[in-house]
Amino acid sequence: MARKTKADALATRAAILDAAEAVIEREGIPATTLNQIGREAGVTRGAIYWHFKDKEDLLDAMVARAAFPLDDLRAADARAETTDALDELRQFGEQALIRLAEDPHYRRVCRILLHGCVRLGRHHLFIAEEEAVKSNIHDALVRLFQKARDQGTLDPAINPELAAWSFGSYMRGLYSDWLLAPDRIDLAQSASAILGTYLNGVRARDDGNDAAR
Amino acid sequence: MARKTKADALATRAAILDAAEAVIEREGIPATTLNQIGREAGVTRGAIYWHFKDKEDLLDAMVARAAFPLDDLRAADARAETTDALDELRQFGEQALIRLAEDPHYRRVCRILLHGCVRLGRHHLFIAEEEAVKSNIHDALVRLFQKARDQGTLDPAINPELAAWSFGSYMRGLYSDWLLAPDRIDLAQSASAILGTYLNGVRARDDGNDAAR
DNA sequence: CTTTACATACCGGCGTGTATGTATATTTTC
DNA sequence: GAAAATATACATACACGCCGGTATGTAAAG
Repeated sequence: MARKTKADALATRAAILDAAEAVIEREGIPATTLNQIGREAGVTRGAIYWHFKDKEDLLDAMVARAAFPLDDLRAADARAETTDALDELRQFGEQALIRLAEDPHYRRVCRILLHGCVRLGRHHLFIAEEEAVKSNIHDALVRLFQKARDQGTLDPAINPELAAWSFGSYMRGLYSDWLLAPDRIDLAQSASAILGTYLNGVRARDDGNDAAR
Repeated sequence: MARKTKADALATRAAILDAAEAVIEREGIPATTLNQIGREAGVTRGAIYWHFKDKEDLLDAMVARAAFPLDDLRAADARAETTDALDELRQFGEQALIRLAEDPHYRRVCRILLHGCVRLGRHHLFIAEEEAVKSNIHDALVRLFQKARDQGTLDPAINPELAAWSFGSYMRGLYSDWLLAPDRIDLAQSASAILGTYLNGVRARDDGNDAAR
């Protein structure tokens, strides 16, 4: 072939990124070759090198396309000014798990970031990006747990900072574990129960004498 | 050099395995070359190919050296015949986290298995092994939660099977998350609180009328 | 003298990056 | 508005290095 129209070129670029996702999901980043990506996308390495500086640049663009539900979390935090913070947290967590179960694109990117050898070797470019996202998530979680404490729904024995870390790890573990064996559990259906058991543990126990307030 | 004594040879073998751990921890499995391992171990690839059939064989031997605390979990399950199952679970979890924080060897292997691209590409050999361990862990957890249910300490609304899965994911998330940023939290010190918040959520609430039994 | 425990040398393959070819879209010129 | 010039969007070909595997050398242990 030869030169395509501008729209065609953009489609090619997107196809390359899609192919990269698919191949990397199977093989992991270090084992993925530009040949495989090209074959999957139906182009040669020439096309890849035209659209991207090098392999690193391609990976960077691929990760950049992934949108994490950070906005949802922030929205939940904002709503929690007037609503039950722990309830917002449960709803957010449920939504995240359901999205993982039902959005194949999101699932692929999560698999790559969790099991794709992202932070080994010298892939410093997007680990900085992901680190920032993680840090933002943690901050939002801390704020939510602080609101819960102020609302009196958080068990006073629990440190909001630690709770945020623990909750984040719980979600990461659920993501990671489920992605290894997606068929073992109907995640969308169990999401509510899974989140519930955890949040039960951090919620203050109203031992009768709390109804007065 | 030339031929060493039998003990020397064993030491060389161990050095190669140690080096493999160290390099793979940094680079991940697919990006690790036998040259790097040899350099790290102070030998050439010749030595590696003498002790191991090929790369896969070396990796297999490396993973085989790692002992997972499956026995501890089974012991906890056995003790739970006469003790509080949820308490056994908490103690086991704490021990596991503390070991992760304090045993560098265990830490390395966990990092490799969690972030080393183990199950991508064609490393079928030891994913079978790890799959079996995981399955055993899950079974032991289910038994423990069932005991807790029988003992009346488990919230009756919670399904033991789901709880086992959820608890396993929680631990995996804690491992995975902490290994990414070990300095952010003093794991050994927080272990108790971290486990406590979770197990609080699954424990039956004795709303007064449970003291009779 | 044979076996062991490696080191060294060699080979085929593959992957990255780059240089070059080329047909077409787009722009420029008249 | 058609032809010429040029930039675009790739495909093809090439150079280079490195990696895994194997074949061979070799000095000391047994």
